[in-house]
Amino acid sequence: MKAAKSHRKTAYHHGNLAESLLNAVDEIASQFGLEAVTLRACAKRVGVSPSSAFRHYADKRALLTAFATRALSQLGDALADASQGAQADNQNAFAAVGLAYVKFAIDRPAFFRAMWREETIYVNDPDYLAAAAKLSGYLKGGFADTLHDSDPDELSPAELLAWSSVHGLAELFVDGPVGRDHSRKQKIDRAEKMLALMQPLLSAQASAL
Amino acid sequence: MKAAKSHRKTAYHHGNLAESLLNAVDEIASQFGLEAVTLRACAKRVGVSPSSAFRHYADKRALLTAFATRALSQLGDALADASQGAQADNQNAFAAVGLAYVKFAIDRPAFFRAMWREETIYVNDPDYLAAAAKLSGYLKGGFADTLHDSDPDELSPAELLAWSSVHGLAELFVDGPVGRDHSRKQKIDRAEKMLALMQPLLSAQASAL
DNA sequence: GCCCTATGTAAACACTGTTCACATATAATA
DNA sequence: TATTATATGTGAACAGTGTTTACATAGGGC
Repeated sequence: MKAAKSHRKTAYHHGNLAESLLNAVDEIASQFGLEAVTLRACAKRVGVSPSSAFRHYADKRALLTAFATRALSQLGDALADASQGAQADNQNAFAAVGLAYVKFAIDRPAFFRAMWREETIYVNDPDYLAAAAKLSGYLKGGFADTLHDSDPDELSPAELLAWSSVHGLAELFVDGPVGRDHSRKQKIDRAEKMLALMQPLLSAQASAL
Repeated sequence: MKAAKSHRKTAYHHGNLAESLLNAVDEIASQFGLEAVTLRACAKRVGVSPSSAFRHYADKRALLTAFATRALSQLGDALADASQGAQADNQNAFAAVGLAYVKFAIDRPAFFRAMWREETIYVNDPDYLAAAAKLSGYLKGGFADTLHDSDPDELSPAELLAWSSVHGLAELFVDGPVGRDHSRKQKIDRAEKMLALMQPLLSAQASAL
């Protein structure tokens, strides 16, 4: 007897294990880090047998891929919000988007790591690819004025510089030696300074088009 | 009977297991990726029992830390070479160093990943920290004219931008959606264009000091 | 009512990191 | 040289991992 697990969709055996497992990954990764995410731990947390996970995901890797996809789209949402919030001029929009990117990495390091781990996810999964393209579009939208999906390989040098610098700073904060004993505020401050420094370069490039 | 394992230092039982194990990590990571690196596989490759590894490394994590440290210093060497190779003016030096950084990531992705994985290494290991500081110094040397160790937290905004952008591009190539089916040449070309774009900004900043 | 398919389970498999009591080779000492 | 002490390697065991397989069961369609 599972006795109404407080899931609106009482439905089938569990309800929707697929998503519940994703939530379990979410929670475990948040609390104990990505390395602590284990199929059995996820199953136990959901209250289900380990083997049941394989009805919904071919692999642990497939589960992590789904999680990475979800994380990508969460980051995408954050960027979209930031972009809308600073809908004034394009320059501010880029700074806001870049800052949101770094903030996401600082606040949810396990998610940020999960997104970009080619060895532990299926990078050719269509959903994952779509989410990545969408993210690329958001980034482009940060300092251009389009907001559609975008092939990451069609970014201009300036766009690539923008993404690289923001992504690189995020990585250096999360897994690198930069700002290891800095407060959140201090990190954000450094990010803002770096972004400000790049600003003129990007707007110059934009107007040159 | 081990019968002269062709190790100059015939010495003790094995010779020097500690370093041989590092070489094993090196080979396995190069061939099959970082996720394939397993203590038992390393031991087997060296021709030794799994438990013997623990005489030299407290942990698998300690072994990976040593490997990351080695990788860091290899990257440092590559940057130093690049910097010396283009000893002309500072601007070229930065482009050369940045390009060497990206090339290293492209050519030895498993090494590059191993260096920056906070969850699987002991980031407070003194040797690891020293190697990171040395690397930071090399990067600084790329477009300043000093070449000493440097606390990563004392980089100026311009220096941080330089490192972030180069590091970010490397990460996007290695684990990100950028240039996934590009040739090495194409990737290097994109890197050069990005670096060129950043050049004026950095030299302006340098002369402003 | 019956079947069929989707979903969950228990038991087993090979593999992982790690420990521990034990063996042995070298270095130090007498 | 003989003896001890220490550094190094071993084999067997442990719990934990991802994964498979044969089996159970719940629900929808007939």
